[in-house]
Amino acid sequence: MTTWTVGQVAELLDVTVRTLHHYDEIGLLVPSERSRAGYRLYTDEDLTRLQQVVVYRRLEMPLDEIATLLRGNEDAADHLRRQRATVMTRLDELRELVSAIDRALERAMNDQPASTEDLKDLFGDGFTDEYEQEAQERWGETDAWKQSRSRTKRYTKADWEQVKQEADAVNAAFVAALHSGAPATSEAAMDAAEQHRRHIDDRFYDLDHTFHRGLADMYVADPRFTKTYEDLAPGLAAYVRDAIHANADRHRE
Amino acid sequence: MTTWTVGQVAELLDVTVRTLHHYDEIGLLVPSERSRAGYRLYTDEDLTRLQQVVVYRRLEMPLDEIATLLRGNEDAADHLRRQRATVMTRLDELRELVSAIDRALERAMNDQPASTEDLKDLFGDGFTDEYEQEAQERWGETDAWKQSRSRTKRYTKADWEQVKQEADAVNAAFVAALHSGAPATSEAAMDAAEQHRRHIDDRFYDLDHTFHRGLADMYVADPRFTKTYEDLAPGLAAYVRDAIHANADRHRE
DNA sequence: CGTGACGCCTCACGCGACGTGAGGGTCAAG
DNA sequence: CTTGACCCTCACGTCGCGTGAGGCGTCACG
Repeated sequence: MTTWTVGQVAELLDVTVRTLHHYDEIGLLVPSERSRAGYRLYTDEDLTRLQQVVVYRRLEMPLDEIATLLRGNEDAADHLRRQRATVMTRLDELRELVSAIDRALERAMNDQPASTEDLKDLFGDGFTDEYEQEAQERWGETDAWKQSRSRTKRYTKADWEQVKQEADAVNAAFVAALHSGAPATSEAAMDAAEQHRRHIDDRFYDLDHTFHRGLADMYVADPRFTKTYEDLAPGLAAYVRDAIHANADRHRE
Repeated sequence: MTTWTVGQVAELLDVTVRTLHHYDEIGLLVPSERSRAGYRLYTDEDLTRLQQVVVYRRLEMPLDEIATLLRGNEDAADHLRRQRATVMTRLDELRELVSAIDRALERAMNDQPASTEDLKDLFGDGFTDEYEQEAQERWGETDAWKQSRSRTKRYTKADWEQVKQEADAVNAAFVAALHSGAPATSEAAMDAAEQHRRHIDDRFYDLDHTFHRGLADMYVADPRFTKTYEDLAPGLAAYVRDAIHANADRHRE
């Protein structure tokens, strides 16, 4: 099979048939062939072009702009590089948004009413606007949301402050150990690890050294967790993981 | 000054006047006051509500859904937490996109033409009509199985490591809940159950809470599955089943 | 007191990127 | 030769506003 019909292409690249019709109508992606019955037939080249369109669309680029870009004489790699850069920018914007939300949350926890200044500072300007796409079902059903809700619900504002302070202290201990040049197997690092374990054990759920190892590995494997540590200090995620393993080792026997 | 006009609000929160008119028209944000000349006057409370709307809009939520959410009895902090969780999910998706682009780039650099397979792997949600024998007896022709096949097919060894680690984390959560003495109906246990469901849902096949119940019952009924849980901790199989049912209950409403 | 300039008001049509039928031809399998 | 899945072309609907048009309100300046 060397060409594909609308339905096949649609499923392959996860777009609707109507979308393909639309792209044909506006000349953004006109299939190279038609069967005698008038069926649209897409070739390999058409698919490659469509793939570029799909990625650009995910990044919220208007169709006419995409058309202009694709009319240029850039090759596939050029487009991929551009797309990559765009995604990175968007990632930064989203991280900005997260920290704005965090600041707002902190304020809400302390029961301070939102002042006009705050609103402007937090959500007014600074963002180039428009981020998302898709993901309708995920709304309100995300695990992250549910867990965050059920866990934090039990805490009062004061508790939250306390927990946050403890967490900061633990992180500070890790950072201090790292910056002192001490290896992850040093006493200081292992002590920080033990502090970390007890913090979670006290505040959230029973956590023995074995499970602590699992958690440590996750800090490195899950980019979401990795990020929070890497933001504190480069190399911290791996350092924390190693320290936790070292600490678990010394607590064996 | 205790109230603001459209223009002031618009500049403060970086929206257009027309947008405020629109929100008024559809009843999403009706200003609490009007001057005798008919000018819209926004109060502090109006601004707080608008700020929530603005953030939800940045996350591409449709206006009617935002309205539903804001009609609920959640407070500002609840909304902020939900928004945070959503942004995090979105961040994950974008990171996925980056790595997909990277893989495509790597291939393009090596001058290998993009095959249909690649396109599907990288940017589509592919489908497969493969069938297996030994599992077919167990699962028959269920959609779940087909999805599992097509989803797991794309995993590399590294991916599998990751999946395995996730599974371990879920099991550890169950064990932790059990050993803490918390009942299967506790939040900790239910959260573990939800984690379990999400893990399967993400990695293998779509799994709603109803089907999750069926799976839970099988864990107890089928000695093969019972064994894997009982090996981790005595009584765990039944505990897991009860936790899953409790979790499904709370998600029914 | 008059006069702009500017901000506010209410219609009301336009637009981008499709969604969603209606009405009808095509094609492989049984 | 029927059946059902898939394809076609209109063509109107939707969502979240953008963009004037035409007119009133308010305030500083002359």
